[in-house]
Amino acid sequence: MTYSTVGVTPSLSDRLTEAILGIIRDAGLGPGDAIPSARELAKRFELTTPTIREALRKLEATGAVEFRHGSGTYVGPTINNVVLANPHRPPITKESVLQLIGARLVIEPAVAREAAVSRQPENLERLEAAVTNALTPPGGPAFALNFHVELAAASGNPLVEELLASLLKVRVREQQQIRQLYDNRNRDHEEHRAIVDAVRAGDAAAAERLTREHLEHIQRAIEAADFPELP
Amino acid sequence: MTYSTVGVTPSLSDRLTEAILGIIRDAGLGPGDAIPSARELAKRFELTTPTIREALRKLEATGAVEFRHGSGTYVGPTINNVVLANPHRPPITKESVLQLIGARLVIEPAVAREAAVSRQPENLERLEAAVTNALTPPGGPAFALNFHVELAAASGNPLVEELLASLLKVRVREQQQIRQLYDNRNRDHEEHRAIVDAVRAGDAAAAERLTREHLEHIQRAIEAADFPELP
DNA sequence: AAGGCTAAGTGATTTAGTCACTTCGTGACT
DNA sequence: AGTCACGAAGTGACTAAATCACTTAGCCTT
Repeated sequence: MTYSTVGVTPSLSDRLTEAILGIIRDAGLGPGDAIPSARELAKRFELTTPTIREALRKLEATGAVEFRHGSGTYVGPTINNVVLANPHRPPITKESVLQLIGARLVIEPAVAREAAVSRQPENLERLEAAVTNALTPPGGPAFALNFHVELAAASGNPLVEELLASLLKVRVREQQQIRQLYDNRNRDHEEHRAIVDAVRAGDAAAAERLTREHLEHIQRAIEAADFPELP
Repeated sequence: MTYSTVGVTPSLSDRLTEAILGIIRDAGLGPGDAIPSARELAKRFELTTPTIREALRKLEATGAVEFRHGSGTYVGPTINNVVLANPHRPPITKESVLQLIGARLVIEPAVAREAAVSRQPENLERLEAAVTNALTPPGGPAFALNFHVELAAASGNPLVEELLASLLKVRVREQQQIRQLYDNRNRDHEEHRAIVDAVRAGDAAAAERLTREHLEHIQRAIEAADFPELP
């Protein structure tokens, strides 16, 4: 048996999450907007607050809502996501990091190719911004990662972007560590630069090849590095 | 501002989910195993059951645990996942389904190529089983989808498999509907067959091309179909 | 006008208890 | 001996009514 919950009446909690999402959508709320308070929802559904809170916690786990103590509950950033980074990720091992790079090696070259084919002006601009900002990160150390997400965005398919963003998000801490072990920002930047140029030129084959090589460089650096444990 | 929870002390609920996951991992529990009861956990953490339940609900939302009323709480199937299908997915539109196919068109050909390169005997066997079982599905209508997941598994990278499985899982209902509108099982099967043969032969280029064409066929069928709303 | 203080609103958690469901063993019946 | 009904124990599901902690905004003081 795979799932015991097949054809079974969904739990109250399940129905409640759906109902709350219904309220959000019917009211046309987007990320950042406030939703009714737990007490208000409790009244509306004729339930008690702990029950409401359970449902809200489920929504919180997937980023659909966000609690702000003393302030209220708000629509989260990933409410419209199709796929998510697991917030309860297993501990990090060298193997898991290599697995991540392996997956990216399968997917990202094809994504770069698609970006070179698509070549939408707006996306190219964002890509350009990502590659130039990389050397002077304004938003912290994780900002440089955005290049790869922007590359995915440049494919023109939001779902592909979402997929890459999720893939990179789960391993932010590893990526930061990789960056410490293998801090070759100049080469990184050069390679990013070359990829962007290929995309701009619409040279799909080059974009694909350069992305593959770029990831292979990172892969080799990780394989060579000894990997201390994280806290 | 993107996240208000940066550098802030994580909430009790957050720490609790981590602690519970710690218990699961320390005890070496896997999917299907029972975890301590909510009352037991409440005693252990010196908290009350609603608080514990909130944490468990968060874990439930990501498939890390599963409630079974009257029986207990068990480790869920996706506890070790890196990336997840959003259980609170937005409503379906024709556009969203086309977006999904678009993303698959970017990714899956590259995955098929990788499978043809990897060619591990065990994976080939599972792939074979998936393609032969497709015509006589023993596990319901969604079973035929497994071909594409198995193809991803054949790439040799579990994360790639996870990614594809998540991608297909969010749209199970759409896929079922597609299957109703475009029930061309014979052609489907033939095309699957051809892809498997290419993978078996180690012909990466053919595997890639055939997978792309297969998805393009589906894409065209969806574009042509008018898309009724779901309940 | 500026700044500190208070009060209302909200989330966070507690406490105590009831109801519903599952499991499994006991014991009666066949 | 085998089978079935039953019931007790354990568990999740939910209620009820509070209290504590935090944020915000408006008022009041200066």
